[in-house]
Amino acid sequence: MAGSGARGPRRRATMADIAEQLGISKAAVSYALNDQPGVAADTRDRVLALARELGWHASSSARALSGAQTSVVGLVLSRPTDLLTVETFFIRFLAGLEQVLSERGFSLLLRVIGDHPEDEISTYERWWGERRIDGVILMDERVHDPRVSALAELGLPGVLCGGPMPGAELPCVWTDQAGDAAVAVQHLAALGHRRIGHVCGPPVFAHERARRRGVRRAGRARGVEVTTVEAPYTGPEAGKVTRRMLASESRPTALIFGSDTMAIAGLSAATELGLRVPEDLSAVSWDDSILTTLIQPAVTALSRDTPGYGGLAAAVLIDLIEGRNRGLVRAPLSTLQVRGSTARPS
Amino acid sequence: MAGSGARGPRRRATMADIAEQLGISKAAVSYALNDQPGVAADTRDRVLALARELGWHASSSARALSGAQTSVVGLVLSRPTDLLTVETFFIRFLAGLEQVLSERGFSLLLRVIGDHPEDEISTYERWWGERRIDGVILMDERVHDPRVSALAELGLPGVLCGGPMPGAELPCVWTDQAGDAAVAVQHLAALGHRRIGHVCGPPVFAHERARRRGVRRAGRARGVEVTTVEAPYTGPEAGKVTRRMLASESRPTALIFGSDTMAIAGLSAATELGLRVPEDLSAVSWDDSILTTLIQPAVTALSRDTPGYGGLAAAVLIDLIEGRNRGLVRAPLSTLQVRGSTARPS
DNA sequence: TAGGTTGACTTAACGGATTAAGTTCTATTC
DNA sequence: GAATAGAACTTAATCCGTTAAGTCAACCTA
Repeated sequence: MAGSGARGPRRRATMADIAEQLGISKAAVSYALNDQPGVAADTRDRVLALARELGWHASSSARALSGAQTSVVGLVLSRPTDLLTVETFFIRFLAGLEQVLSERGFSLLLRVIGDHPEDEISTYERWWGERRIDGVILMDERVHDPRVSALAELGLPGVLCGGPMPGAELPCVWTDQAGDAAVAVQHLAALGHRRIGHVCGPPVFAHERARRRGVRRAGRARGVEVTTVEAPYTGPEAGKVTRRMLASESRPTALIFGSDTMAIAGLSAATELGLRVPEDLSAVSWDDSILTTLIQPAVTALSRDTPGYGGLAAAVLIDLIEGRNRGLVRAPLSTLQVRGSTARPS
Repeated sequence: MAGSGARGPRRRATMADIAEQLGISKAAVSYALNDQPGVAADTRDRVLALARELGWHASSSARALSGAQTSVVGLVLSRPTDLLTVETFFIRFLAGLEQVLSERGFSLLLRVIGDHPEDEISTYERWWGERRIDGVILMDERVHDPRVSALAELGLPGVLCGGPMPGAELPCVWTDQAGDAAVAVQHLAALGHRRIGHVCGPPVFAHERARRRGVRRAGRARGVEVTTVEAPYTGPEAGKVTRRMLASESRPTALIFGSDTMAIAGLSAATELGLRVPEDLSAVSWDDSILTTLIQPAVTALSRDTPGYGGLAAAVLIDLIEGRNRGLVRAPLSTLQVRGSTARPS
């Protein structure tokens, strides 16, 4: 499996080597290797055989230099590193993304920038300027997101995970946050909850705003009182906010958490306050992962095929790179995984 | 911040553009941009100013083609995707790795291959053949790891996270598993535990074997009886194995888990069996993350500055690429974070 | 049999940066 | 005033694959 033959490890073969060894021209070798007309069948076979024997691969630099695309897609993760730590969302997204990329012959260039979101745009500028990438995926849409116009100015193809962007030329993979909100609120309302708390992530993120609006609207539609609090995605902060919310006079009987990590931290805080889950407090997590099933009780969660979401983003980007702008694409729907953390209020 | 000026978004500037606009040769521009002698100071300044104005970046392809390195490092993650999901280790490792890479002007090319570990070597072959990368980082050392000889055969620089590799030419970032084992066992022994269970990850991984040996040896040295069981890294499997171990006649009073995820699943299983933690069962996790502090009680864990580990691997690799083989490098030591999950047996 | 077509190639230019090897011109030195 | 050194450039080759344009022989047709 691990490379055959005892060829020297030093110099990597080039097309010129193949051409010389077979006594033909570089061009003929190129035609043969790219399955283009202009070479006889047996010549083609001899070229292919020798190329295989020499372990030849086309230099991506030379290819890119003569006009071809690089077949590389860029991704910048720009949350503080201690959040990446917990947000298993990213790695699931990444896994799905990568699968589609590799299926379609693309590679992923990754940058993790901790606490300097302004580096994101300059990273794009550099990568694009250096002809390292063919396109990028924008995660974590912000409210007035400067990245959209930056891409337009650079002429750099990209997909936005978020949107919709009315009148923008870049395709969006859009998630129906309001629909998800309705499902979660409906579940709790049907169990008999009348006061729901929403522990929401930072409102700089467009999806958090959409979720907040969605939860409020869904609550209004079902006669449920909704209280929203915002917290950074970190566990300790989510715990603190939850504690405060549960200490209030008219405390909610159910909480919706913005992520699996927040849910776990929040439930931990609730337990410390002596509340039993689900008897005294129901909880829903807005993101599912194996985490939610690891703790006791397992957490009811909106589950969204995150790898599929990443894969879809990759597919939309590759289509764009290849000239097909798919516009607004809807991400796979979430489904509610009902588990032990939700029950009727006592 | 987001790109200034109203320059056209289409064509990206080249050195030839700069040369033409200033009426000098490409070579002079190159010398100016690379801070090499051969140009007057004011010419250099004008070149630099124009380059900045045009948003010029050196084409990485052209650079690489004329012999320079690509300044890209490759990493293949080859665990089943559902494991990546939980293993927050990877993303912390990645974050640290990336920080050092970007500080030193390198980028990361990432591939996630789910369940086909044999693709890893062929990915290296392709990346190296295509001149996309300067080196790779090998994670998850296996027992007779075919990747080591594959790299040697290709002449592809790489660091091994693991080792030591006696007589091998590739540098290793080595973790003292036996030392860590001794710390964990010592902690439990000092609390009075005499029967310890070790829920170990799959023994195809070299580090799991080293840990198993380390725990056994440390137990023997302190008169502690050690039982080892192996499980895949998945939560459900770890739970199952834990349950079986705790059901036995002479059940251990303390468990050491191979990862944070396994620890959480295991503790969940113990709670289901009616065991209280830490009164009836103490638990130590061999990997720390925010996860271990999110649950109740928080889990005592061997904590190892995973981002620092990733960063070290990156530094050793870049040094190798630049011609300095650092040989066997010791990874930062783990420290035991004592939390609520360990106490003296009742 | 001249003229045209096709197949199987070869030649040469190109892309963008690097760099060895010139070429000018100015300044210094004896 | 001639020789020499050095600064400030330019020229041209190189890296490797792609591709438009050209060559040459064989085969086909009216």
